Amino acid sequence: MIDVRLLRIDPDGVRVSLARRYKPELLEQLDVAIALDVQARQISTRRDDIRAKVNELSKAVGLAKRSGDEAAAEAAQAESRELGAEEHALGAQADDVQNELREVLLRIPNLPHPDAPDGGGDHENPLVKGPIQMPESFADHRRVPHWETAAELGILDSERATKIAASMFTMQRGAGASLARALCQLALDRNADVFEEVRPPTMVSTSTLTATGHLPKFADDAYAIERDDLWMIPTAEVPLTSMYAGEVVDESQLPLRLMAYTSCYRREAGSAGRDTRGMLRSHEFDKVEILALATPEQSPALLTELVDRAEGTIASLGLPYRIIEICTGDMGQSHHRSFDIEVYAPGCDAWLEVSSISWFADYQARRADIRFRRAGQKGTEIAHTLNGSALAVPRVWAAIVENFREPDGSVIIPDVLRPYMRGLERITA
RNA sequence: GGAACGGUGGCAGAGCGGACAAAUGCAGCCGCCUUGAAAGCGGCCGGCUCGAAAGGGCCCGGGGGUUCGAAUCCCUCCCGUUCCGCCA
Repeated sequence: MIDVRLLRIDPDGVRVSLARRYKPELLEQLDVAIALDVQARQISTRRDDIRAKVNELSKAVGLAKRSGDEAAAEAAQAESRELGAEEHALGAQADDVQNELREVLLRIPNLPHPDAPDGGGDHENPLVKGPIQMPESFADHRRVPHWETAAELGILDSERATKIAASMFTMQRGAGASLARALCQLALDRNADVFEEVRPPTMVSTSTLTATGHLPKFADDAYAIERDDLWMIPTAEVPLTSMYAGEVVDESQLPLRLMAYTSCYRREAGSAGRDTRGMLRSHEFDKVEILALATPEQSPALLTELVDRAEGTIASLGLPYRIIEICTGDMGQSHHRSFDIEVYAPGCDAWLEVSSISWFADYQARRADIRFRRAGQKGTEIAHTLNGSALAVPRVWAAIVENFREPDGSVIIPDVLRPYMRGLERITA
């Protein structure tokens, strides 16, 4: 959520900033929010005045009764009773307007960082690094889609996954399953030096899914367990961000670095029929997420740190990759600034997004009510959150199968993964 | 799922219709003492919100109600602990 106070202090600044997202309807919503805020304050000021009077009268009743002046007490009671009705009505009105304002505010996206590149869509995302480890050319034996190679090697069984669950679910078998797990262990081990490993719930409450910005606007993208009022997480970002919801942490504890290996569940509501083959898009996949809770001052360096961490893992696998920055028109709702790491998959001839690293400023923390206290200072401040995928399994899995395919159809396992795969060097049929 | 007891400030914990933003202790901050520290002593010490300020309002798990007045009484939901049941 953006800060309502910003709407009052600098509405034009907010307008200009939001305009960079290239969604004209946002500016209309903004005007609605500003109007509601004015209205809400007017009503609650009036209600507060009446309440003050009621409080005063109530005190007078107490005093009068104690001094035995029944007549005065009754007069004050009568007056207070009348005011009470008015206060009640105004209170209800104020609540309504405030709820309405909150509903609108929850759907207004974050303001882009001034340095975030301007652009109307993903075609305008600038390249900031790479390609790295990109060969001059790819031999024909590497131009085979991973689902074909995987079928020959018997390491992917999408038919049975569909039978067991539904379409767009995948199942890895044998060395394919080991490879998926090895990738997670690699990512965890590479970040365990400073990130605390967490095994969070993968089903969360409505308020938890709201804190990260996934609700209310993107309810269709998440799996709901309506009977128990729970949601399946689309990413470990969701539970990790809310770990400190409603808490005030000490500045000395920041930055807090957390990581988690979880399954992620996505309905992929808008993508039916897209990427139905192989491992490019799936309703359930594994991912290692890294996340930081920080002060505003710490945030920029942490953003770089998270990008470096994600990049380092991809580089260690020897995959060709590049880094792009997400432009204002393509950024997610909660994002303040955002980078993607893409791996090249020669078989599909596509750049696959394998990691997304984002800085949310105080947008999520305000929703989650995560604050910190500066040493020796009064009051609290909203914290900053940042997170990124340390490694998302399916697309990296696919990229490995395509990039490291040998002429004989086998797949070479990257060195760094072998210790996690019982020393396996090559997947053969 | 059933029963009992609970949910109060950063933490612990009193209060159970009016003078309560809330005792007390711990932690924290400032000062005195001290070569320095500890102990001791004195003082300060919750959050949110409206307002230029003065000042006002809200917050004792959430919501609703009773009352002139609710942390305190009633209803309801949520969460926790213990016991029983069930279960990996």
